[in-house]
Amino acid sequence: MLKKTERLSLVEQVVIQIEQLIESGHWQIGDQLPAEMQLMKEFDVSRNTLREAIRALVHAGLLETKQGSGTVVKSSSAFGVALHRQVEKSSIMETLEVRLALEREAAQLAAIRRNDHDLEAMTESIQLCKLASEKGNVQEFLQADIIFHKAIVKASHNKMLERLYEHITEPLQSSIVEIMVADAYFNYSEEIHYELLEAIKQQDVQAAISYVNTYINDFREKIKRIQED
Amino acid sequence: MLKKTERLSLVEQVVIQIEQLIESGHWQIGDQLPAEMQLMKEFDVSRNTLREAIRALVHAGLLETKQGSGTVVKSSSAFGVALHRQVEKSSIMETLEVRLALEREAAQLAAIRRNDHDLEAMTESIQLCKLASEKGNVQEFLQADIIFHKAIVKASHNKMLERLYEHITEPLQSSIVEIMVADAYFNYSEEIHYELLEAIKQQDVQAAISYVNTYINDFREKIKRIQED
DNA sequence: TTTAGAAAAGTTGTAGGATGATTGGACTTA
DNA sequence: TAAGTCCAATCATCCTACAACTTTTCTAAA
Repeated sequence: MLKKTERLSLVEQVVIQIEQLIESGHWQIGDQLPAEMQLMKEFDVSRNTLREAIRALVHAGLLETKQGSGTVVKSSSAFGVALHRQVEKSSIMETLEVRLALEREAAQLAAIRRNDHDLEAMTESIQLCKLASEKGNVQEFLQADIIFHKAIVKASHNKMLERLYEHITEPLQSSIVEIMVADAYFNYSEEIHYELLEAIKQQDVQAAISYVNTYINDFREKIKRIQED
Repeated sequence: MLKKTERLSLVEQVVIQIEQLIESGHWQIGDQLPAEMQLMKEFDVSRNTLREAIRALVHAGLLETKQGSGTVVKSSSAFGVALHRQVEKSSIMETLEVRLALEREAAQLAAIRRNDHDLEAMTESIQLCKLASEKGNVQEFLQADIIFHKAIVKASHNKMLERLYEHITEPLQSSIVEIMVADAYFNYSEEIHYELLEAIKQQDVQAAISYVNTYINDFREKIKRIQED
């Protein structure tokens, strides 16, 4: 069977090049792209071709154009943007349930696969939680809390799980911070973090799952109570 | 605070209209779109504007253009395409782990929230599995099996979970069918399906989770064994 | 000097035309 | 009937022109 030739269109070639320039960090988030006229010369294509490429990336959420001003990098992950939009169309409770599913799986896998480096990262992030808690800074605590949970997910050594968790948590967090700060409700029991860490360290799968359930259920109750007020 | 004006560009307006025409089913998958010249008149925009809109949707994976032939609808969900691409970049094992996470959560929620209609749908799909199994048709069995699991996910009454499961399972299935059929390995123990259904019927959360674990672990072992050959 | 406003320069948005490349079907011919 | 040719339809790319908007620069008045 012959492989199909399938020549890429000029537009698609330019799209790929721009995507790579963003992904590689050559153009970072917030950076302004060169003007159309210059990009035309650099890619050696006509204005139409260039504009079609840019428009595709604008719709994908990687770029943003403003008439008269220019084009800036808005995101580095099309998948992240797609997931972000999906989360925004869903309720907080729905998203929390999905997050619980991922977190439970992550804890289980982490208990099996974690290495020393993973344990170290988790320990460090718990310190950050404790610090923020002592200062009474809600926003900072939630941020440190996310870092702890991301460390667990990373310890699962499943890249897909990691990406899903990352991009589902990100938009969810902003809603949560909003609610939490507005309510000024805040109490932190650090035991749960230590116990979860210990379970993963001891490779006790059942205990790890159990602590995640406890943690998320507490969290859910908290959110529900606040939302009902 | 005044609300921001933010006029949508013509291109974005056309994009939205086309997206809605696809989502509403007015243009179905496989359908051919009218030619550029006609769409220009219908949307009352210039050729450039129309082409930029179409190009954005081509890159999103909703449309596909072929020079000399025309433009056809390729998918109805940009989110599905994005997830599809992500799954393709991951290994089967990674994807199976994510699927397990979603399935476990779904079974748990289904055990709590299932209604009579959900139970009926699940029962019907088990019949299909049994039928295909008796015929010894691997492909048909796997298809019916997917329907059963989708019924569980639907019974969780969490739309986001449903969408995620749908679009992760779809590309995964084709790989699985390929492996299974090539290997000609096939044995079906129908007990597990009935037991899982019964647990959900009786709203026994723990039992439901347990059966899902059993099911997926069996499945994983099977895949692993085949891949190692 | 400061500052408000006008002018200019730069950038993206939209329009329309022209030509090339590819495809699929109609037509022709053996 | 079947193979090959031709033609019309369609998308791909390029070009020029002008409109709309933003930022910077310049100007003139307080």
